[in-house]
Amino acid sequence: MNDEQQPQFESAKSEVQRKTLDQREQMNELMRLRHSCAHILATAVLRLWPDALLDIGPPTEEGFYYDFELKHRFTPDDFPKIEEEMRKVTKENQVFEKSIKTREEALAYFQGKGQTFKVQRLGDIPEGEPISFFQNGEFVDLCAGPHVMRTGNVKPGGIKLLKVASAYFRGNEKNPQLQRLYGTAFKNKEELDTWLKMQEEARKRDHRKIGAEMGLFAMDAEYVGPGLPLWLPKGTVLVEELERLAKETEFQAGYVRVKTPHLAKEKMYKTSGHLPYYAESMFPPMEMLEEDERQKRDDLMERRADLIQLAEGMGKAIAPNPSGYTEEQVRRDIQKLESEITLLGGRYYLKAMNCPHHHRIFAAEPRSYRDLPLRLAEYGTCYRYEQSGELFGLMRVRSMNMNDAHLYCTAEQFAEEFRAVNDMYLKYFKIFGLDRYQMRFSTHDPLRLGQKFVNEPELWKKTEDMVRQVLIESGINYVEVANEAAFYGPKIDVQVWSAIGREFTIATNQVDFAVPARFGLTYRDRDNTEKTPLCIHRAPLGTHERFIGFLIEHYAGNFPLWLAPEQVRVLTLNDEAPLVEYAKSITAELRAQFVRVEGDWSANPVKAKIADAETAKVHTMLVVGQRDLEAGAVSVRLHGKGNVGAKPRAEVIADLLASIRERRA
RNA sequence: GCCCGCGUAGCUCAGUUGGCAGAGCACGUCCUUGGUAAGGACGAGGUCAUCGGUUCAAACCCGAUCGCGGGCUCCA
Repeated sequence: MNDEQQPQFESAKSEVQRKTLDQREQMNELMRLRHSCAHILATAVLRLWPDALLDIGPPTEEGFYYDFELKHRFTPDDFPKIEEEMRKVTKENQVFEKSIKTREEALAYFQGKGQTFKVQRLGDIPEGEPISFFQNGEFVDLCAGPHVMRTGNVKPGGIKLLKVASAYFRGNEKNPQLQRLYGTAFKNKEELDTWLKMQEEARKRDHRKIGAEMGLFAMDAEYVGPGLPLWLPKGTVLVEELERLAKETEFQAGYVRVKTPHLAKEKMYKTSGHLPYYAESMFPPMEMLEEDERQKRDDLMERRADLIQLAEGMGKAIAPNPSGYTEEQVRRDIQKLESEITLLGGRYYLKAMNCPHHHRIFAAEPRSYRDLPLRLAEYGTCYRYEQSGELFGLMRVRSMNMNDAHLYCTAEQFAEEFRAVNDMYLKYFKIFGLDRYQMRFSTHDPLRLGQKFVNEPELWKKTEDMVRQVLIESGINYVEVANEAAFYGPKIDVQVWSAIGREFTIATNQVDFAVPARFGLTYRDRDNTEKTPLCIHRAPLGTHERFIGFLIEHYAGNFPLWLAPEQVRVLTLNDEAPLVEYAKSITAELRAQFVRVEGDWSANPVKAKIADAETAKVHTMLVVGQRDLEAGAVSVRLHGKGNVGAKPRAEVIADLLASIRERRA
């Protein structure tokens, strides 16, 4: 999964697409409000710091921002001052007035003000599109709108500045960094307060915080390394329960499991095409050769490179080669050199994806159409050298366990297989109570075949049509995005929303009709010819790291019984022998049924023991005292829900086992 | 990788102008025998991220490095 290559000819990183005029028309009320707030922010900043240079200020999902270049470094201490100035602007109730200028007028205006970023932005506006300006009070901005009518439409209590950060001009790391002021705005103070509360809740649910509190995972940057999480015993329970779920689900869907090493030789990633384009994201290779052998290999590599160049020249040359060295001979010599290099071996890479290993498993035995579809599944551990600034708790790490599988199938089988994969996603969503999700269907751009996308126009069309049809027939909520496919085929990114409404990209599902061919994978078809299979890469649970990070927030650490690290704790009222014996027998019975149960029969007050268990987010507490002992009962208390009363011991145990077995929410 | 901010006990954080290293929680020992969210006493726990500099004296000032956080870029 996600072994997407960096596109070969994509040098400039694209920034957020300019909105079309149609899209602007459709901007809703809240977006207009926020966009207007960006202008109000710029108005206020210019009043306080007249020498600020402006870039742009769009609305966002969460609010709005404006980018500035300014000697003064904004800090949160500036916020009250800026907010007050913004409130003044709203009270002045300035009209947002639109005007059209010619390109020359606009250019002269910004050059006159020394607003160099604006001058560059002017160049982004396509010829023929009107160059519109909006003015409120003394502030004039290049802007396509739309806005609210007057600054007074923005309620002063509904605005809040949130943070200051830095951002590259046009999102390109080669450009200067600007100071970005983030803010948000709502119709009124009540809506703002609701949103702020939600943010507060999200902070409380931060998986790094809960992960540390519950003892799920630890980061040890000093000894292990940044981005390399250690799973503690309680977190490992989550890992293994998810693995069990995936293994059962995949077994039922006809997958077979494989296991592959964590590294492979350089040749593997040359063949797959990941080197050199993906090399930056991989850990540097392990060099196995001694000094003299290394020299020998480098010489061979150099000779090979020369020959490749020669061969390319011969391919194009019109005149015959005077030396009599034919292209065929050159190619044979290149192959000879390559096998010598391979023989020397030398470099190993930690795997950044599992597909090449799975491809070699496909290649390990002769395959017939009768063997297809072949569904190879593995919880594969991959390593990616993510840039240090990208690391983020469990959400972005350098070592990861993927719920990976590769499905090899014929073109005829493709739609059915793809549908089954989608059904599996839906099944998982149900188990985890994810009622809000969306699939992003990324397709190719015919204009960039042979560049960003492999040059197989018919296969693109065919697979995209099949994928689209499956999505429509399954009634799945999806959006289609052009020009974002992987280089080897269309893909689907799965976005889910947590219980508190935060969006996560959790998984991808990709079609691959290119890489199997690079590995020379074939099967013998009914008509006795060799054919290349299609491959579906899929990982419905993504990586353990990210998925568990998501679940921690989704459940706020209050996992359903089947997932809970500590499912049950038996608490005694005192430490007298008969009571402790009773509690121990309950614990032993549950443990025999593989329930994760602990006992607390210390002499501490029961209130304190309950507080301990609640803090540890134990799912079910069984409190036993003399009364329960005599009745053969237990008093059940559920985490966060309180005492639910005494019930017969056998009934309680049966309920627990059923809830776990059925993976109840 | 880049910009900005931050590194004090396992955790959350105090620490005045540079002048003896602190609290709560957690942990250990002892006491407490109690019915649904916190009983008490005592104890242990530190190279103030690391390295270097300034100073009679550095947690505090300066520099570098490492790490973490907020963003950008990238992405499962």
